Amino acid sequence: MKYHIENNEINLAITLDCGQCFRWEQTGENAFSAAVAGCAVTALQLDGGFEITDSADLGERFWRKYFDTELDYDGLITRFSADDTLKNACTAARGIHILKQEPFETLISFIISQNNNIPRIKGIIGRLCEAFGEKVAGGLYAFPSADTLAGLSEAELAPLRAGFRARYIIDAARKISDKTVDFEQINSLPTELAREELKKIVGVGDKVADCTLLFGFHKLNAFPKDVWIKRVVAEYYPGGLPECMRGFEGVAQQYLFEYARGRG
DNA sequence: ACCCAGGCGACGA
DNA sequence: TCGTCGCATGGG
Repeated sequence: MKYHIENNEINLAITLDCGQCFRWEQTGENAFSAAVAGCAVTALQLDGGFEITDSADLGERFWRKYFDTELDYDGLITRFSADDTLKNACTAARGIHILKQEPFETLISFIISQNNNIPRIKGIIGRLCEAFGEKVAGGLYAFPSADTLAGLSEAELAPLRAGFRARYIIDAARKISDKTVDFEQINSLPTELAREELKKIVGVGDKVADCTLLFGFHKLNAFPKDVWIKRVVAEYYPGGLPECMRGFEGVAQQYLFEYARGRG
């Protein structure tokens, strides 16, 4: 199906390549593709909006949620601009929306991300999908389900070359599959309690939990502290985060991440 | 060769 | 509770 969604704030190029997702690829000047929720998708950036074509019929509602088109990002940026550092970050990161990705894919992706670099994270995730995911249209592979991964041994993940993270992946898949950690519950829990639930998984600490909550559960007050953000906080916010971030720390974090990582 | 990467768990103080 | 260290792997 094809959907045209109007939104004059989002920039797909930066949104899909700012480190919050690892599977979208740019296929043309304004075109992007990926496997999402078990189907092949292409996204086309237009003036004042974008166009989605999916191989299944996930629905416009799904895609509006996925790309977070309802939140007033311009209003948020105005609010953030009360802080000088954040104002600069907003300029560098304008057009980024926080995606609402599938929780399991997000969890596993950020488990893989620990002590790792982005090109290599993408490589491991790509091999994981190709080895254990269902084939979808366009030569793409869906992200494997928790049930599928729960049935595997650590040794069977060796071809991924995930290193010490292999046992974390297995532990996560098993605890999600048997509901030791329940996504439905996490969804309805406030961020602080949801974080503790996710930390029941071996290899999930504050950082991985917060990334999962921010990018997979759309809990916008989660504030993942990676090495880049720690530098920013130490330099600009030693006394604490500014008031203008309250409730939307995660969005601010992503702008600061983009700003600090300094590709521009 | 070397340092580092969107960290975490184990361990000792 | 806090600092420190090893961990697998490979990109730059």
